[in-house]
Amino acid sequence: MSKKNAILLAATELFSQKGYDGASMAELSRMTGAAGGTIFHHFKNKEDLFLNILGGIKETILSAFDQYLKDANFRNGLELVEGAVSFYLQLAGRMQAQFLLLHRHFPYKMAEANPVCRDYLESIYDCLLDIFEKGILRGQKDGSVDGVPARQSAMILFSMVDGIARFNTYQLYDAGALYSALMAACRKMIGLKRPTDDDAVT
Amino acid sequence: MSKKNAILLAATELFSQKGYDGASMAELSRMTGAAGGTIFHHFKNKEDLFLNILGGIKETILSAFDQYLKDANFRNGLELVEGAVSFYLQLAGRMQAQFLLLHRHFPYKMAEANPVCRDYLESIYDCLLDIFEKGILRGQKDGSVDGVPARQSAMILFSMVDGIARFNTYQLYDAGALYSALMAACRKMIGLKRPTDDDAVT
DNA sequence: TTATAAACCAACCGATCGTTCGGTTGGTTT
DNA sequence: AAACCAACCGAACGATCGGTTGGTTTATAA
Repeated sequence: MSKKNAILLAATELFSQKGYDGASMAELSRMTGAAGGTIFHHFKNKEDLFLNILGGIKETILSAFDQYLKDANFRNGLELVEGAVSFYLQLAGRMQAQFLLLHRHFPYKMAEANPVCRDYLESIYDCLLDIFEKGILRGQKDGSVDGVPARQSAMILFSMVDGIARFNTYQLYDAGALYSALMAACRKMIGLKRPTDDDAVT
Repeated sequence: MSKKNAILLAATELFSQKGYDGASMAELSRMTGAAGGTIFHHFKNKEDLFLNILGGIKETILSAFDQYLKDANFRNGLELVEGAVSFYLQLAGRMQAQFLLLHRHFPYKMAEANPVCRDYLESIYDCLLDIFEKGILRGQKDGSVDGVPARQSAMILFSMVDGIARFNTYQLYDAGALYSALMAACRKMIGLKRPTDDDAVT
C-alpha cells in the first residue's frame, strides 16, 4: 500500500505542475522509486491514475466543506456566504497542488469525453455553488441579503473567489493582501443596501 | 507569407485546444499542409512559434481596448468600468481560441523562465487592470463610484469577469445568461450606495 | 537569361512517450 | 509442501516527439 500511495502523492504534484501531457510516467517512476511496471500494476493506465487523483480531490474538498459547515455557527445567510468564501480561499492555500490541478484546462477537456471525470468535476462545482446559493436564499429570508438572483449571484461570487485563488497560484495576485477588500466586495454585492448597521435580524 | 500565416493561425487553434505539450509539430504540419521543415524555417523552435502567437494576442487585445476606449464616450467612471467589463466579455466571445490560450496554465509556467513570455502576459494584465483602476478613480471624482480601494477593487473586478469568461469557455457557465446579473453585481460592488437614482452627476 | 535568396519539401535523427511482458519476490491459504 | 496471490521489477515495444538536413522550387531583380 505504501508504494501505491507514494505514486498517488507524487503524481498529484506532477500533474499539477506539468499538466497531463507534460507529466511522464518515466519521471513518476524516478520520483517514487517504483519501477515502470509497478505503476501500471496499480493503475491500468495514465488516465486511470489521474481519475484516482481527481476522485480523491473531490472527496477531500467535499468533506472539508461538510465539516466546516457542520462545525460553524452562522448568525445569518450573509455570514454563511462570507464564511464559505473565506474557507474556500483558506482551502486553496492549504491544498495548492490540488487546486492548481483544478485550475488547469485538461481536466475539463477530459470531462468532455470521460463521464467519470465529468462527474467528479460537476460534483465539486455543484456542491460549492449549492452552498453559496443556499447562503443567499437563507440571507434573503433573514434579511441579511438583498433580493439578488440567487443562483446567478452564487455563480458570480464563485467565479470571483475562484479567480482570485487562481491568480494567487499564478503569482499574479497576492490573495492575502486582497482578503479584506474581497470580503467587503462580497458584502456590498449581495448584502442589503441599508441594513440596521448591525445586520443581525431574525 | 501565406504559409507562415496559415501556420500561425492553425497553431493558435492547436495550442489553445491541446495545450503546449499536447500540440505536436507533426499535427500542425498535417493541418497546414506545410512540411515539417517549413515550420522550423519560419520559427526557430516550438517555443518561438508560441511566443509569436502570444505576442499577436497581446497586440490584438491591447489595440482592441485602445480603439474601444477612444470611440466610446462615458458619462462617468462607473460607466467606463461597466463598459470595460462588458467589452471584455464581448472580446472573449469573439476571440475564443486566444482567450482559451490565456486561460491555460502553460503560458504562466513558461513566464517563470522566459522573460519575453512574462512581458507579454504582464502587458495584457497590467493594461486591463489599469483601465479598471482608472475608471474607479475617475468615478470616485465624479461621484459615481464609492470609496473602495481602487487597485484592489480593479483586481477583484477583473478576476470576476475573467473567471466568468473562463467558465464560459469551459462550458460550465453560460456567460450570456449571467450578463445582466454581472453588470448589476459590478454596480453594487463599486457604485455609490445611495446615488440620485439616475447616477448622472456633475 | 542568369544569379540569388527566400520558401518549401521529404527523409531522417536520437530521444522519449505510454504501455506491455515475462519473471521474481515474500507472505497466505490449501 | 504445493498452490496461489498481489506487489514489484526492468527490459523492450512501436509510436511519436521536437528538430535537422540537403536539396528543390519559386520569386525577384540585374
